[in-house]
Amino acid sequence: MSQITVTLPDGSERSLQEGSTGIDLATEIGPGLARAALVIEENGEARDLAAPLHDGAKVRILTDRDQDSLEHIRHSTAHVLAQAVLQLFPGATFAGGPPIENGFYYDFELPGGASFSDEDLITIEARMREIIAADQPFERFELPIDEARELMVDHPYKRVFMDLAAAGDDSDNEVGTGSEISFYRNSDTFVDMCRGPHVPSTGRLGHFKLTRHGGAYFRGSEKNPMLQRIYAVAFANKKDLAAFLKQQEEAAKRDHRRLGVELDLFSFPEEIGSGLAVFHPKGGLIRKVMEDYSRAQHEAAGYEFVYSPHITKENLFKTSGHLEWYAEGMYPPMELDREGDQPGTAYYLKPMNCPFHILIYRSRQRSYRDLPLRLFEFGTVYRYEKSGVVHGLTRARGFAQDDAHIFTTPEMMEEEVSGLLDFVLDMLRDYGLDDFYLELSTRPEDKAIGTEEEWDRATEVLRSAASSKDLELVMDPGGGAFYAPKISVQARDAIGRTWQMSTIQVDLMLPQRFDLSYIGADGEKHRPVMIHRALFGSVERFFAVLLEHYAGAFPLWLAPTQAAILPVSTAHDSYARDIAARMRTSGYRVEVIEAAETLGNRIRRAKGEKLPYVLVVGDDDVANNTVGVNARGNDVERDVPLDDFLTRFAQELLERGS
RNA sequence: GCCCCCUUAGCUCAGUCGGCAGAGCGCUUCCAUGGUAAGGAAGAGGUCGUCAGUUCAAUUCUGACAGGGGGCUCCA
Repeated sequence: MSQITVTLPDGSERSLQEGSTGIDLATEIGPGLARAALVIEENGEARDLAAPLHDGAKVRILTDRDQDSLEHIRHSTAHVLAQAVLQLFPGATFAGGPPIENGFYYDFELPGGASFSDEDLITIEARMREIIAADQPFERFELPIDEARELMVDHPYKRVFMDLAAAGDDSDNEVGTGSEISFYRNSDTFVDMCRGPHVPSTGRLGHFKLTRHGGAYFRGSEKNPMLQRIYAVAFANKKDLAAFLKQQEEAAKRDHRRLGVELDLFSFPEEIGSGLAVFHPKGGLIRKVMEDYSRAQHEAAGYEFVYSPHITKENLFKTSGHLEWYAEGMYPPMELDREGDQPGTAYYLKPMNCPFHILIYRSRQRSYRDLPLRLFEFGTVYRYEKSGVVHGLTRARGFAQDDAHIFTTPEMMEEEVSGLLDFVLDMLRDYGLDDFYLELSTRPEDKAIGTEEEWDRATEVLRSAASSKDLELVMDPGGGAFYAPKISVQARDAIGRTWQMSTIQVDLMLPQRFDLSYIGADGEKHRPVMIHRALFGSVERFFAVLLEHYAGAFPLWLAPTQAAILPVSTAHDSYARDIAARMRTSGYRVEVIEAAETLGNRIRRAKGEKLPYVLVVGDDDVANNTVGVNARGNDVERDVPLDDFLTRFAQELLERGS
């Protein structure tokens, strides 16, 4: 019998009998590896351990220690989920179940249009553990498509995947595009169509948890039937699973909706309506500091401040194209001045500020000497978000954008965009975010005005500016607005989640629709380019991101109350009030919590509010003009001279540090 | 908008297999004047999200609506 040779990752070669498999190779290298092996990579492509190896292949055996094994562990666990559901719910059918970040999901359709309950997840998970305990092997086999259709006769969604694959569309990643359809058999009763590979047997799995269930459209389209999806997380070992669950708990504690209530920052009164927030004094103070700093920075960067109304006659949004392309995101119109049968005038709440700023531009003849003209406004916009998507401050129906529109010549636009990106990133860093990547969103296929050529030109400007920064650039095909492509800045927060923050759009369309012009050095009329940009994105969303990023413990410059002064007893009240008065004259935000309760209790409450500084003053302090300093996250210091503390306080404010 | 779930005191949550409700925290008052994360006592506070229906009787069962949560789609 002839031999084959394979190359291991360290460059060494192994000779094996022809027909040898990954598991044969692992066994030959060592029994420990054979026990730990999950899948094998052959020339970079993952395959089953039971598959025969090819001569000359570069191979790599993946164990549970390899990050690359995770998707196979997750994908294999998804099959166990499918098996459990099909067994527990007779008549159920299944669609797709891919691995995703941290886990996997699987889509089902239950008989009679039923859905899963929370209790079902417990039952299903228990059955999954039985399947895992049974250590069923994953056995691959392949069938021609007509036999495959026969095998999946009860599972119409699987047949849709086959048809798509047969037509060359494997966007769902369910089956390969070869002439045969591959399957995996787990027991006499369960077979799933799948491209594989899988771990050798179900006994290799087990560190998973079913997390949620919910509806999901088949293949992600609203036009398709809604299936029932179960989500799960899965890891290679117990420790990773526990760490992930712990991190979820931490994220839940930071949830801005929860902190908003606990810290008395904002609320969503039912009386006002879904997605419409009010900011309470403490939240309002934070927001004001955020906005004040933003204004100061914009002023320094050459922006001018404008204001515009919340509503407008419909014509403005007809000209801009919003009514044609964005109407479903807008509140319905209100009709004014109706007389008898004569229709009145329709007014709309604005979903964007750009048309208003355009009118400011157009209010007079512009010269190239005026450009770039940078108009800035904290403009409140209203968008009629679908009821299912409203989510705290991050997805509201009314919110303020720190919106600016820069009108510039085509020649200057590239430089303007590049400078803008620096401005944006610097400012985000000032607010405490420093881990970014960029995303470039291109022309939406069937929801865009203008020609492809113009889009290409605008997109190229963004691309070149983005790639000149030393940041990762991710493509988002078709994700642009109807009038322009955009760069968005994605920021990672303190616990690694990413948020879409700033957006920058290069717009060649609206200047045309509004027939904007400027007089060039040649005395002729030219068309300006418009750059739309919002740095916070929405003030509300940015507020929420900072709140979660800092877990409510805002840095000194943003904290609504910067220090609480606690007299040990009533005898020290006036000393405490004197310090407070002195600090207030410097503009510091200070409160005195008098000795109506025990000191321990007052400290506890101040700590609960996550105040940066708690100052305790007693007999010694009154005698020596000192304070006891209990700084957030630090040990208690006694007998700190007041002037020293104030110097330190001022310094920390200046550094805007956290 | 679609699928599922939830809504009881300011907050977090018990509870009533249909007979008009409880706790902890918070709040108010009194006592305690306490040097770094809960001192004690008393008190106030709820037509059980809203509107219908079934019933002798609904906070409890049914439906609609509103608000919220988790998904899908969409998005700043």
